[in-house]
Amino acid sequence: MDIDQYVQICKALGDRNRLEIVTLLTGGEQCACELLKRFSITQPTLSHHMKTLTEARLVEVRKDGKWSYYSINCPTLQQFKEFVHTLSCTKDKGVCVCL
Amino acid sequence: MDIDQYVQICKALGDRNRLEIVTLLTGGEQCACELLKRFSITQPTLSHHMKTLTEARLVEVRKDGKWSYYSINCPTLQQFKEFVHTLSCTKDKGVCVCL
DNA sequence: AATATACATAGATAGAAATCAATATGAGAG
DNA sequence: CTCTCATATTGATTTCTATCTATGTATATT
Repeated sequence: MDIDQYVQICKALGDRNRLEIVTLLTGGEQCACELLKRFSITQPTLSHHMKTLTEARLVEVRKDGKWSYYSINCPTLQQFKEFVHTLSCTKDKGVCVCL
Repeated sequence: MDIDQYVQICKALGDRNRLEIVTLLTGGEQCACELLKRFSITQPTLSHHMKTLTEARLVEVRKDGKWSYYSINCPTLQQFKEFVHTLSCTKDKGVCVCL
């Protein structure tokens, strides 16, 4: 996965509603109408958020009849978690050599 | 740390330049003028990005003479990593009970 | 076939964000 | 004290985003 996809994922998670949706989905699949009950947003707004999340490949859809079931995209989440895990924190001081 | 701070961190990381800055800083402290060399942005834009990152508490500043040294804020990064780590991926199917 | 439900898309709008040029601030160097 | 370099701030502009209402589409029920 390249850096732009990580950027896209972070952007998708950088919204209060979407981050809550994702944490909800970690508890298992949920259909759109169930999600809608939990947020103070309209149905089209939820639909838009879900599109953002699926385009970032962080979330998957399964259609069954008139329902859309959303769930976490495991491989993507896994890769993202590994990426974040690689971010370390070395504390040695730098030396500035600007002109 | 509450969810809004995680949102703020994700938002801060949801920009190509800032994500690259953060990955650069994982290699150790860097002064602003050094960072500036590596990106195709102007100095005010870099300054603005660094403000975004420090306001999200993901990055710290150390001032020394006329230089500003930026580095990763370890405790915040640690907490964020732990938060991301808790995001799991259960694959059991949901049942829709909407009306 | 007609109606209701679940969801998506289109279009509009208001607010946020990324960027730049210009300017201000502040800390050495001479 | 003045000049220069490093950085921050201001103000403007342009692009993106979150949200809504209105409408479309597909599935299921009667």
